[in-house]
Amino acid sequence: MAKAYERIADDLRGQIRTGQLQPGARLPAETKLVEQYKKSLPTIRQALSTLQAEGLIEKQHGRGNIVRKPRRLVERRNDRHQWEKDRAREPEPKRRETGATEHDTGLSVSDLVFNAEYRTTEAGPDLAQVFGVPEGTQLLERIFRTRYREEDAPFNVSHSYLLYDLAAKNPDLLDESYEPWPGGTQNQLHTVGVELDRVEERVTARPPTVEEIEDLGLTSGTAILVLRKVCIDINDRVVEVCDVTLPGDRTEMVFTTPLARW
Amino acid sequence: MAKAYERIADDLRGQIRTGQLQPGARLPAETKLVEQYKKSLPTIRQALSTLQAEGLIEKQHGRGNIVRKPRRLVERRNDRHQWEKDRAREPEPKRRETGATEHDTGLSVSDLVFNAEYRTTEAGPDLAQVFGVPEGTQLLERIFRTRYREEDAPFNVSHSYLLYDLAAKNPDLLDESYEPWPGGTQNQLHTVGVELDRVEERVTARPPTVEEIEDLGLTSGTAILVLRKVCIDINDRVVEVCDVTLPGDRTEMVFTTPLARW
DNA sequence: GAGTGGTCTAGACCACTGT
DNA sequence: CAGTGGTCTAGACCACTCC
Repeated sequence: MAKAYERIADDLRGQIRTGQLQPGARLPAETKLVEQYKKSLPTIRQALSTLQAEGLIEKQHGRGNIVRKPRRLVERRNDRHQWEKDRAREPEPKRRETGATEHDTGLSVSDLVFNAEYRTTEAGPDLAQVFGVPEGTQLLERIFRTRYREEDAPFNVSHSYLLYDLAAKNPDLLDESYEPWPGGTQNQLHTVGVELDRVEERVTARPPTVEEIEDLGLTSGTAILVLRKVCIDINDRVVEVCDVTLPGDRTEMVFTTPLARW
Repeated sequence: MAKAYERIADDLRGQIRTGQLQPGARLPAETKLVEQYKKSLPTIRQALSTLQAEGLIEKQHGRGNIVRKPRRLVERRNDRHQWEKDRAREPEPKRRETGATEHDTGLSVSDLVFNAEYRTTEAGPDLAQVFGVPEGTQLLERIFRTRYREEDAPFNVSHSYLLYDLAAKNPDLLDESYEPWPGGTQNQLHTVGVELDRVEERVTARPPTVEEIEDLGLTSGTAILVLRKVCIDINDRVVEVCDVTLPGDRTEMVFTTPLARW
Protein backbone atom coordinates (compact mmCIF):
# COMPACT_ATOMS: atom_id res chain seq x y z
CA MET A 1 0.00 0.00 0.00
CA ALA A 2 1.62 3.21 -1.17
CA LYS A 3 1.69 6.24 1.05
CA ALA A 4 -1.01 8.76 0.34
CA TYR A 5 1.22 11.78 -0.20
CA GLU A 6 3.38 9.76 -2.57
CA ARG A 7 0.45 8.68 -4.66
CA ILE A 8 -0.72 12.26 -4.90
CA ALA A 9 2.77 13.47 -5.78
CA ASP A 10 3.11 10.76 -8.41
CA ASP A 11 -0.21 11.66 -9.92
CA LEU A 12 0.58 15.35 -10.15
CA ARG A 13 4.12 14.66 -11.36
CA GLY A 14 2.64 12.56 -14.13
CA GLN A 15 0.31 15.34 -15.15
CA ILE A 16 3.25 17.72 -15.35
CA ARG A 17 5.50 15.35 -17.28
CA THR A 18 2.84 14.50 -19.84
CA GLY A 19 2.05 18.15 -20.34
CA GLN A 20 -1.49 18.00 -18.98
CA LEU A 21 -0.25 20.71 -16.70
CA GLN A 22 1.77 23.14 -18.78
CA PRO A 23 4.71 25.18 -17.48
CA GLY A 24 3.33 28.34 -15.94
CA ALA A 25 -0.06 26.78 -15.24
CA ARG A 26 -1.61 26.97 -11.81
CA LEU A 27 -2.39 23.76 -9.99
CA PRO A 28 -5.84 23.46 -8.41
CA ALA A 29 -6.02 25.23 -5.04
CA GLU A 30 -4.88 23.12 -2.12
CA THR A 31 -8.44 23.05 -0.77
CA LYS A 32 -9.64 21.70 -4.15
CA LEU A 33 -7.00 18.99 -4.00
CA VAL A 34 -8.28 18.07 -0.54
CA GLU A 35 -11.71 17.36 -2.04
CA GLN A 36 -10.27 15.72 -5.11
CA TYR A 37 -8.00 13.25 -3.35
CA LYS A 38 -10.11 12.93 -0.16
CA LYS A 39 -7.08 13.56 2.01
CA SER A 40 -6.34 16.19 4.63
CA LEU A 41 -4.65 19.47 3.87
CA PRO A 42 -1.30 18.63 5.51
CA THR A 43 -1.10 15.47 3.41
CA ILE A 44 -1.74 17.43 0.25
CA ARG A 45 0.84 19.96 1.30
CA GLN A 46 3.41 17.26 1.88
CA ALA A 47 2.88 15.99 -1.65
CA LEU A 48 3.27 19.50 -3.01
CA SER A 49 6.43 20.10 -1.05
CA THR A 50 8.11 17.04 -2.53
CA LEU A 51 7.29 18.36 -5.99
CA GLN A 52 8.76 21.67 -4.94
CA ALA A 53 11.96 19.96 -3.78
CA GLU A 54 12.23 18.28 -7.17
CA GLY A 55 12.02 21.66 -8.82
CA LEU A 56 8.77 20.84 -10.60
CA ILE A 57 6.56 23.47 -9.01
CA GLU A 58 6.98 26.80 -7.34
CA LYS A 59 4.83 27.89 -4.43
CA GLN A 60 3.66 31.48 -4.63
CA HIS A 61 2.06 32.73 -1.49
CA GLY A 62 -1.40 34.09 -2.20
CA ARG A 63 -1.30 33.10 -5.87
CA GLY A 64 -1.06 29.36 -6.07
CA ASN A 65 1.22 26.49 -6.94
CA ILE A 66 2.74 27.04 -10.35
CA VAL A 67 4.39 24.57 -12.71
CA ARG A 68 7.98 25.72 -13.09
CA LYS A 69 9.14 27.07 -16.39
CA PRO A 70 12.55 26.02 -17.63
CA ARG A 71 14.88 28.95 -17.18
CA ARG A 72 17.02 30.47 -19.84
CA LEU A 73 20.51 29.11 -19.57
CA VAL A 74 23.58 31.28 -19.33
CA GLU A 75 26.61 29.62 -20.89
CA ARG A 76 29.98 29.79 -19.27
CA ARG A 77 32.67 28.46 -21.61
CA ASN A 78 36.22 27.54 -20.75
CA ASP A 79 37.54 29.14 -23.92
CA ARG A 80 36.88 32.41 -22.10
CA HIS A 81 40.27 31.99 -20.43
CA GLN A 82 42.26 31.99 -23.68
CA TRP A 83 40.08 34.78 -24.97
CA GLU A 84 40.83 36.82 -21.87
CA LYS A 85 44.54 36.09 -22.14
CA ASP A 86 44.58 37.33 -25.72
CA ARG A 87 42.86 40.51 -24.64
CA ALA A 88 45.11 41.15 -21.67
CA ARG A 89 47.80 42.92 -23.70
CA GLU A 90 45.49 44.89 -25.99
CA PRO A 91 45.26 48.68 -25.65
CA GLU A 92 42.68 49.91 -23.16
CA PRO A 93 39.95 51.08 -25.59
CA LYS A 94 39.82 47.60 -27.06
CA ARG A 95 39.80 45.96 -23.65
CA ARG A 96 37.00 48.24 -22.56
CA GLU A 97 34.66 47.00 -25.30
CA THR A 98 33.58 43.78 -23.69
CA GLY A 99 34.36 41.41 -20.82
CA ALA A 100 34.53 37.67 -20.46
CA THR A 101 30.95 37.29 -19.31
CA GLU A 102 29.68 39.24 -22.29
CA HIS A 103 31.88 37.03 -24.47
CA ASP A 104 30.18 33.95 -23.02
CA THR A 105 26.65 35.18 -23.17
CA GLY A 106 26.76 37.22 -26.34
CA LEU A 107 25.31 40.17 -24.46
CA SER A 108 26.65 43.69 -24.48
CA VAL A 109 28.19 45.46 -21.50
CA SER A 110 25.08 47.53 -20.98
CA ASP A 111 22.86 44.46 -20.43
CA LEU A 112 24.79 43.47 -17.35
CA VAL A 113 25.28 45.08 -14.00
CA PHE A 114 28.51 44.42 -12.27
CA ASN A 115 29.36 44.97 -8.65
CA ALA A 116 32.70 44.66 -6.87
CA GLU A 117 33.80 44.87 -3.27
CA TYR A 118 37.40 44.59 -2.09
CA ARG A 119 38.84 43.74 1.30
CA THR A 120 41.82 42.07 2.82
CA THR A 121 41.79 38.77 4.69
CA GLU A 122 44.21 36.23 5.98
CA ALA A 123 44.61 32.83 4.38
CA GLY A 124 42.80 30.07 6.25
CA PRO A 125 44.03 26.49 6.09
CA ASP A 126 42.20 25.83 2.85
CA LEU A 127 43.44 28.80 0.82
CA ALA A 128 46.94 28.60 2.35
CA GLN A 129 47.26 25.09 1.01
CA VAL A 130 46.10 25.96 -2.48
CA PHE A 131 48.39 28.98 -2.71
CA GLY A 132 51.22 27.09 -1.06
CA VAL A 133 51.80 29.81 1.53
CA PRO A 134 51.71 29.80 5.35
CA GLU A 135 48.37 30.22 7.10
CA GLY A 136 47.70 33.83 7.93
CA THR A 137 49.35 35.19 4.79
CA GLN A 138 47.61 38.38 3.76
CA LEU A 139 45.24 38.08 0.80
CA LEU A 140 43.23 40.54 -1.23
CA GLU A 141 39.66 39.26 -1.36
CA ARG A 142 37.42 40.59 -4.09
CA ILE A 143 33.71 39.84 -4.25
CA PHE A 144 32.03 40.15 -7.63
CA ARG A 145 28.36 39.95 -8.46
CA THR A 146 26.96 39.96 -11.98
CA ARG A 147 23.31 40.29 -12.85
CA TYR A 148 21.04 41.15 -15.73
CA ARG A 149 19.98 44.76 -15.71
CA GLU A 150 16.29 43.80 -15.68
CA GLU A 151 16.59 41.22 -12.94
CA ASP A 152 17.12 41.64 -9.24
CA ALA A 153 19.25 38.66 -8.39
CA PRO A 154 22.77 38.04 -9.63
CA PHE A 155 23.47 34.89 -11.61
CA ASN A 156 27.02 34.79 -10.42
CA VAL A 157 28.69 35.52 -7.10
CA SER A 158 32.42 35.03 -6.93
CA HIS A 159 35.08 35.46 -4.32
CA SER A 160 38.49 36.00 -5.87
CA TYR A 161 41.69 35.82 -3.85
CA LEU A 162 45.07 37.29 -4.79
CA LEU A 163 48.27 37.35 -2.76
CA TYR A 164 48.26 40.82 -1.24
CA ASP A 165 51.97 41.39 -1.78
CA LEU A 166 51.65 40.54 -5.45
CA ALA A 167 48.65 42.78 -6.05
CA ALA A 168 50.23 45.66 -4.10
CA LYS A 169 52.94 46.00 -6.75
CA ASN A 170 50.32 47.97 -8.65
CA PRO A 171 48.38 50.11 -6.14
CA ASP A 172 45.52 50.51 -8.62
CA LEU A 173 44.77 46.83 -8.11
CA LEU A 174 43.89 47.49 -4.48
CA ASP A 175 41.19 50.00 -5.32
CA GLU A 176 37.73 48.65 -6.02
CA SER A 177 36.62 51.90 -7.59
CA TYR A 178 38.47 50.95 -10.78
CA GLU A 179 36.06 48.07 -11.29
CA PRO A 180 34.94 46.82 -13.71
CA TRP A 181 38.56 46.65 -14.78
CA PRO A 182 38.86 46.56 -18.56
CA GLY A 183 40.46 43.30 -19.54
CA GLY A 184 39.69 41.53 -16.30
CA THR A 185 41.96 39.78 -13.86
CA GLN A 186 44.38 38.54 -16.49
CA ASN A 187 45.08 42.12 -17.49
CA GLN A 188 45.46 43.10 -13.85
CA LEU A 189 47.97 40.32 -13.35
CA HIS A 190 49.74 41.39 -16.52
CA THR A 191 50.40 44.82 -14.93
CA VAL A 192 52.36 43.10 -12.18
CA GLY A 193 54.32 40.91 -14.56
CA VAL A 194 52.28 37.70 -14.38
CA GLU A 195 51.47 35.49 -17.36
CA LEU A 196 49.11 32.55 -16.92
CA ASP A 197 50.00 29.06 -18.07
CA ARG A 198 46.74 27.29 -17.31
CA VAL A 199 43.46 27.46 -15.45
CA GLU A 200 42.20 24.58 -13.35
CA GLU A 201 38.51 24.48 -12.50
CA ARG A 202 36.92 22.14 -9.95
CA VAL A 203 33.17 21.71 -9.96
CA THR A 204 30.75 20.17 -7.50
CA ALA A 205 27.04 20.59 -6.86
CA ARG A 206 24.99 20.83 -3.68
CA PRO A 207 21.72 22.24 -2.39
CA PRO A 208 21.85 25.95 -1.64
CA THR A 209 22.23 27.35 1.85
CA VAL A 210 19.67 29.88 3.04
CA GLU A 211 22.17 32.66 2.36
CA GLU A 212 22.64 31.49 -1.20
CA ILE A 213 18.90 31.30 -1.76
CA GLU A 214 18.80 34.96 -0.74
CA ASP A 215 21.86 36.03 -2.71
CA LEU A 216 21.06 34.32 -5.97
CA GLY A 217 17.29 34.77 -5.79
CA LEU A 218 16.65 31.05 -5.94
CA THR A 219 13.45 29.32 -5.12
CA SER A 220 13.83 26.18 -3.12
CA GLY A 221 14.07 23.16 -5.37
CA THR A 222 17.18 24.22 -7.21
CA ALA A 223 20.79 23.20 -6.89
CA ILE A 224 23.90 25.29 -7.07
CA LEU A 225 27.12 24.72 -8.92
CA VAL A 226 30.23 25.41 -6.89
CA LEU A 227 33.29 26.17 -8.96
CA ARG A 228 36.80 26.78 -7.74
CA LYS A 229 39.01 28.32 -10.39
CA VAL A 230 42.76 28.21 -9.79
CA CYS A 231 45.03 30.25 -12.06
CA ILE A 232 48.60 29.06 -12.40
CA ASP A 233 51.31 31.17 -13.98
CA ILE A 234 54.17 30.13 -16.24
CA ASN A 235 56.39 29.59 -13.19
CA ASP A 236 53.87 27.13 -11.75
CA ARG A 237 52.80 29.53 -9.02
CA VAL A 238 49.17 29.79 -7.98
CA VAL A 239 48.34 33.44 -8.57
CA GLU A 240 44.57 33.57 -8.23
CA VAL A 241 41.96 31.42 -6.55
CA CYS A 242 38.34 32.19 -7.28
CA ASP A 243 35.28 30.54 -5.73
CA VAL A 244 32.23 30.95 -7.89
CA THR A 245 28.64 30.16 -6.99
CA LEU A 246 26.26 29.64 -9.88
CA PRO A 247 22.55 28.79 -9.86
CA GLY A 248 22.21 25.32 -11.36
CA ASP A 249 18.90 26.00 -13.06
CA ARG A 250 20.18 28.83 -15.24
CA THR A 251 23.80 28.00 -15.82
CA GLU A 252 25.39 25.68 -18.31
CA MET A 253 29.13 25.32 -18.14
CA VAL A 254 30.82 24.29 -21.36
CA PHE A 255 34.28 22.78 -21.29
CA THR A 256 35.99 21.95 -24.55
CA THR A 257 38.99 19.67 -24.42
CA PRO A 258 41.07 19.66 -27.61
CA LEU A 259 42.95 16.44 -28.35
CA ALA A 260 46.33 16.01 -30.00
CA ARG A 261 46.29 14.33 -33.42
CA TRP A 262 47.53 10.85 -33.98
CA MET B 1 9.09 38.23 14.68
CA ALA B 2 10.85 35.31 13.12
CA LYS B 3 8.99 32.14 12.30
CA ALA B 4 9.35 29.48 14.94
CA TYR B 5 10.61 26.71 12.66
CA GLU B 6 13.17 29.08 11.18
CA ARG B 7 14.53 30.03 14.58
CA ILE B 8 14.85 26.38 15.51
CA ALA B 9 16.51 25.53 12.20
CA ASP B 10 18.90 28.47 12.61
CA ASP B 11 19.79 27.38 16.10
CA LEU B 12 20.51 23.79 15.11
CA ARG B 13 22.33 24.89 11.96
CA GLY B 14 24.55 27.05 14.14
CA GLN B 15 25.33 24.13 16.42
CA ILE B 16 26.31 22.05 13.42
CA ARG B 17 28.44 24.75 11.81
CA THR B 18 30.32 25.55 15.00
CA GLY B 19 30.97 21.90 15.61
CA GLN B 20 28.92 21.62 18.80
CA LEU B 21 27.19 18.86 16.89
CA GLN B 22 29.85 16.80 15.15
CA PRO B 23 29.36 14.93 11.88
CA GLY B 24 27.84 11.56 12.68
CA ALA B 25 26.33 12.76 15.96
CA ARG B 26 22.67 12.17 16.74
CA LEU B 27 20.48 15.18 17.35
CA PRO B 28 18.20 15.07 20.41
CA ALA B 29 15.06 13.06 19.74
CA GLU B 30 12.23 15.03 18.19
CA THR B 31 10.19 14.71 21.38
CA LYS B 32 13.11 16.18 23.36
CA LEU B 33 13.28 19.08 20.95
CA VAL B 34 9.55 19.64 21.53
CA GLU B 35 10.25 20.19 25.25
CA GLN B 36 13.41 22.15 24.61
CA TYR B 37 11.92 24.67 22.20
CA LYS B 38 8.37 24.59 23.62
CA LYS B 39 6.92 24.06 20.16
CA SER B 40 4.73 21.33 18.72
CA LEU B 41 6.11 18.27 17.00
CA PRO B 42 5.12 19.28 13.44
CA THR B 43 6.92 22.58 13.90
CA ILE B 44 10.06 20.79 15.06
CA ARG B 45 9.78 18.44 12.14
CA GLN B 46 9.48 21.31 9.71
CA ALA B 47 12.71 22.76 11.06
CA LEU B 48 14.43 19.41 10.69
CA SER B 49 13.21 18.94 7.17
CA THR B 50 14.73 22.25 6.07
CA LEU B 51 18.06 21.10 7.49
CA GLN B 52 17.63 17.87 5.59
CA ALA B 53 16.98 19.78 2.37
CA GLU B 54 20.19 21.71 2.93
CA GLY B 55 22.07 18.47 3.21
CA LEU B 56 23.08 19.10 6.82
CA ILE B 57 21.31 16.17 8.45
CA GLU B 58 20.06 12.80 7.43
CA LYS B 59 16.89 11.29 8.85
CA GLN B 60 17.14 7.64 9.79
CA HIS B 61 13.85 6.06 10.61
CA GLY B 62 13.95 4.47 14.05
CA ARG B 63 17.47 5.71 14.79
CA GLY B 64 17.38 9.47 14.84
CA ASN B 65 18.47 12.57 12.99
CA ILE B 66 22.15 12.38 12.19
CA VAL B 67 24.57 15.16 11.25
CA ARG B 68 25.78 14.38 7.73
CA LYS B 69 29.37 13.42 7.19
CA PRO B 70 31.16 14.90 4.23
CA ARG B 71 31.54 12.21 1.58
CA ARG B 72 34.72 11.13 -0.07
CA LEU B 73 35.05 12.85 -3.41
CA VAL B 74 35.68 11.03 -6.64
CA GLU B 75 37.61 13.13 -9.13
CA ARG B 76 36.75 13.20 -12.79
CA ARG B 77 39.42 15.01 -14.79
CA ASN B 78 39.17 16.25 -18.35
CA ASP B 79 42.70 15.09 -19.14
CA ARG B 80 41.16 11.60 -19.16
CA HIS B 81 40.15 12.24 -22.76
CA GLN B 82 43.70 12.77 -24.02
CA TRP B 83 44.84 9.87 -21.88
CA GLU B 84 42.18 7.65 -23.43
CA LYS B 85 43.09 8.80 -26.92
CA ASP B 86 46.73 7.91 -26.35
CA ARG B 87 45.68 4.47 -25.17
CA ALA B 88 43.30 3.81 -28.03
CA ARG B 89 46.01 2.54 -30.38
CA GLU B 90 48.00 0.56 -27.82
CA PRO B 91 48.03 -3.26 -28.00
CA GLU B 92 45.24 -4.98 -26.12
CA PRO B 93 47.19 -6.20 -23.05
CA LYS B 94 48.22 -2.63 -22.28
CA ARG B 95 44.70 -1.33 -22.85
CA ARG B 96 43.35 -3.99 -20.53
CA GLU B 97 45.41 -2.77 -17.57
CA THR B 98 43.26 0.17 -16.56
CA GLY B 99 40.38 2.32 -17.72
CA ALA B 100 39.66 6.02 -17.64
CA THR B 101 37.78 5.92 -14.36
CA GLU B 102 40.65 4.12 -12.67
CA HIS B 103 42.96 6.73 -14.17
CA ASP B 104 40.89 9.47 -12.55
CA THR B 105 40.47 7.90 -9.18
CA GLY B 106 43.79 6.18 -8.81
CA LEU B 107 42.01 2.92 -8.04
CA SER B 108 42.67 -0.41 -9.65
CA VAL B 109 40.27 -2.27 -11.91
CA SER B 110 39.39 -4.69 -9.16
CA ASP B 111 38.08 -1.94 -6.84
CA LEU B 112 35.35 -1.05 -9.26
CA VAL B 113 32.37 -2.91 -10.58
CA PHE B 114 31.23 -2.05 -14.03
CA ASN B 115 27.93 -2.85 -15.65
CA ALA B 116 26.83 -2.35 -19.24
CA GLU B 117 23.56 -2.75 -21.08
CA TYR B 118 23.09 -2.20 -24.80
CA ARG B 119 19.98 -1.52 -26.83
CA THR B 120 18.90 0.32 -29.93
CA THR B 121 16.70 3.41 -29.99
CA GLU B 122 15.64 6.07 -32.38
CA ALA B 123 16.91 9.61 -32.17
CA GLY B 124 14.43 11.98 -30.55
CA PRO B 125 14.43 15.67 -31.42
CA ASP B 126 17.15 16.43 -28.91
CA LEU B 127 19.69 13.81 -29.96
CA ALA B 128 18.88 14.23 -33.64
CA GLN B 129 19.84 17.85 -33.38
CA VAL B 130 23.13 17.19 -31.62
CA PHE B 131 24.13 14.46 -34.07
CA GLY B 132 22.88 16.48 -37.00
CA VAL B 133 20.75 13.62 -38.33
CA PRO B 134 17.01 13.27 -39.04
CA GLU B 135 14.70 12.35 -36.17
CA GLY B 136 14.17 8.63 -35.99
CA THR B 137 17.70 7.73 -37.07
CA GLN B 138 18.72 4.50 -35.44
CA LEU B 139 21.10 4.80 -32.51
CA LEU B 140 22.95 2.35 -30.33
CA GLU B 141 22.24 3.24 -26.70
CA ARG B 142 24.61 1.93 -24.08
CA ILE B 143 23.95 2.30 -20.37
CA PHE B 144 26.94 2.13 -18.06
CA ARG B 145 27.01 2.00 -14.28
CA THR B 146 30.15 2.17 -12.18
CA ARG B 147 30.33 1.55 -8.47
CA TYR B 148 32.77 0.71 -5.75
CA ARG B 149 32.96 -2.98 -5.06
CA GLU B 150 32.07 -2.44 -1.37
CA GLU B 151 29.17 -0.10 -2.01
CA ASP B 152 25.72 -0.77 -3.32
CA ALA B 153 24.99 2.31 -5.30
CA PRO B 154 26.82 3.41 -8.44
CA PHE B 155 28.53 6.81 -8.45
CA ASN B 156 28.07 7.14 -12.13
CA VAL B 157 25.26 6.29 -14.50
CA SER B 158 25.77 7.16 -18.13
CA HIS B 159 23.81 6.78 -21.32
CA SER B 160 26.03 6.76 -24.36
CA TYR B 161 24.68 7.09 -27.89
CA LEU B 162 26.42 6.09 -31.12
CA LEU B 163 25.08 6.18 -34.65
CA TYR B 164 23.98 2.60 -35.26
CA ASP B 165 25.31 2.50 -38.80
CA LEU B 166 28.72 3.62 -37.67
CA ALA B 167 28.97 1.11 -34.82
CA ALA B 168 27.70 -1.72 -37.01
CA LYS B 169 30.83 -1.51 -39.13
CA ASN B 170 32.40 -3.58 -36.36
CA PRO B 171 29.80 -6.11 -35.16
CA ASP B 172 31.71 -6.59 -31.90
CA LEU B 173 30.67 -3.07 -30.94
CA LEU B 174 27.02 -4.16 -30.91
CA ASP B 175 27.58 -6.86 -28.32
CA GLU B 176 27.43 -5.82 -24.67
CA SER B 177 29.11 -9.04 -23.54
CA TYR B 178 32.48 -7.60 -24.62
CA GLU B 179 32.18 -4.94 -21.89
CA PRO B 180 34.18 -3.62 -20.22
CA TRP B 181 35.90 -2.95 -23.51
CA PRO B 182 39.63 -2.49 -23.01
CA GLY B 183 40.55 0.99 -24.10
CA GLY B 184 37.04 2.37 -23.86
CA THR B 185 34.93 4.13 -26.42
CA GLN B 186 37.82 5.84 -28.15
CA ASN B 187 39.34 2.47 -28.93
CA GLN B 188 35.97 1.21 -30.13
CA LEU B 189 35.66 4.18 -32.45
CA HIS B 190 39.22 3.59 -33.62
CA THR B 191 38.17 0.14 -34.86
CA VAL B 192 35.68 1.79 -37.20
CA GLY B 193 38.16 4.38 -38.42
CA VAL B 194 37.23 7.32 -36.21
CA GLU B 195 39.74 9.71 -34.64
CA LEU B 196 38.53 12.33 -32.15
CA ASP B 197 39.43 15.97 -32.49
CA ARG B 198 37.86 17.33 -29.32
CA VAL B 199 35.43 16.62 -26.52
CA GLU B 200 32.82 19.14 -25.48
CA GLU B 201 31.25 18.78 -22.04
CA ARG B 202 28.22 20.70 -20.80
CA VAL B 203 27.45 20.71 -17.09
CA THR B 204 24.41 21.77 -15.13
CA ALA B 205 23.08 20.89 -11.69
CA ARG B 206 19.60 20.17 -10.39
CA PRO B 207 17.82 18.32 -7.60
CA PRO B 208 17.51 14.60 -8.20
CA THR B 209 14.33 12.96 -9.41
CA VAL B 210 12.92 10.08 -7.37
CA GLU B 211 14.37 7.65 -9.91
CA GLU B 212 17.82 9.14 -9.52
CA ILE B 213 17.60 8.99 -5.74
CA GLU B 214 16.98 5.29 -6.18
CA ASP B 215 19.62 4.70 -8.83
CA LEU B 216 22.45 6.59 -7.22
CA GLY B 217 21.58 5.75 -3.63
CA LEU B 218 21.19 9.37 -2.65
CA THR B 219 19.56 10.68 0.44
CA SER B 220 17.35 13.67 -0.07
CA GLY B 221 19.29 16.88 0.41
CA THR B 222 21.81 16.30 -2.32
CA ALA B 223 22.13 17.65 -5.81
CA ILE B 224 23.16 15.92 -8.99
CA LEU B 225 25.54 17.00 -11.70
CA VAL B 226 24.26 16.47 -15.20
CA LEU B 227 26.96 16.22 -17.81
CA ARG B 228 26.54 15.88 -21.54
CA LYS B 229 29.72 14.82 -23.31
CA VAL B 230 29.85 15.29 -27.06
CA CYS B 231 32.74 13.72 -28.97
CA ILE B 232 33.64 15.32 -32.28
CA ASP B 233 35.93 13.65 -34.79
CA ILE B 234 38.58 15.20 -37.02
CA ASN B 235 35.98 15.69 -39.77
CA ASP B 236 33.81 17.74 -37.40
CA ARG B 237 31.23 14.98 -37.13
CA VAL B 238 29.52 14.24 -33.81
CA VAL B 239 30.33 10.58 -33.21
CA GLU B 240 29.26 10.03 -29.60
CA VAL B 241 26.88 11.72 -27.22
CA CYS B 242 26.97 10.65 -23.61
CA ASP B 243 24.68 11.80 -20.80
CA VAL B 244 26.23 11.27 -17.40
CA THR B 245 24.55 11.61 -14.04
CA LEU B 246 26.83 12.13 -11.07
CA PRO B 247 25.98 12.57 -7.40
CA GLY B 248 26.98 16.10 -6.45
CA ASP B 249 28.05 15.22 -2.93
CA ARG B 250 30.73 12.74 -3.97
CA THR B 251 31.95 13.99 -7.30
CA GLU B 252 34.45 16.68 -8.14
CA MET B 253 35.01 17.40 -11.78
CA VAL B 254 38.35 18.91 -12.69
CA PHE B 255 38.81 20.77 -15.94
CA THR B 256 42.24 22.06 -16.87
CA THR B 257 42.46 24.65 -19.64
CA PRO B 258 45.98 25.16 -20.98
CA LEU B 259 46.72 28.63 -22.37
CA ALA B 260 48.93 29.58 -25.30
CA ARG B 261 52.08 31.52 -24.41
CA TRP B 262 52.49 35.17 -25.18
C1' DG C 1 -12.88 41.37 0.25
C1' DA C 2 -12.40 36.79 -1.84
C1' DG C 3 -9.13 33.42 -2.70
C1' DT C 4 -4.92 31.36 -1.80
C1' DG C 5 -0.96 29.53 0.58
C1' DG C 6 1.85 29.76 5.36
C1' DT C 7 2.25 28.75 10.25
C1' DC C 8 1.04 26.28 14.20
C1' DT C 9 -1.37 23.23 17.50
C1' DA C 10 -2.91 18.61 19.73
C1' DG C 11 -3.12 14.14 19.29
C1' DA C 12 -3.61 9.18 17.21
C1' DC C 13 -1.49 5.42 15.27
C1' DC C 14 2.10 3.00 12.33
C1' DA C 15 6.90 1.33 11.23
C1' DC C 16 11.58 0.86 11.88
C1' DT C 17 15.93 0.13 14.94
C1' DG C 18 17.92 -1.29 18.70
C1' DT C 19 18.45 -4.32 23.09
C1' DC D 1 9.97 -4.00 24.39
C1' DA D 2 11.51 0.85 24.48
C1' DG D 3 12.81 4.55 21.73
C1' DT D 4 12.61 6.84 17.59
C1' DG D 5 10.90 8.84 13.36
C1' DG D 6 6.83 8.55 9.64
C1' DT D 7 2.06 9.29 8.34
C1' DC D 8 -2.25 11.35 8.85
C1' DT D 9 -6.23 13.96 10.74
C1' DA D 10 -9.11 18.32 12.04
C1' DG D 11 -9.13 22.78 12.65
C1' DA D 12 -7.60 27.82 13.92
C1' DC D 13 -5.59 31.88 12.51
C1' DC D 14 -2.24 34.76 9.76
C1' DA D 15 -0.25 36.88 5.40
C1' DC D 16 -0.04 37.63 0.72
C1' DT D 17 -2.16 38.63 -4.10
C1' DC D 18 -5.38 40.50 -6.94
C1' DC D 19 -9.64 42.53 -8.11
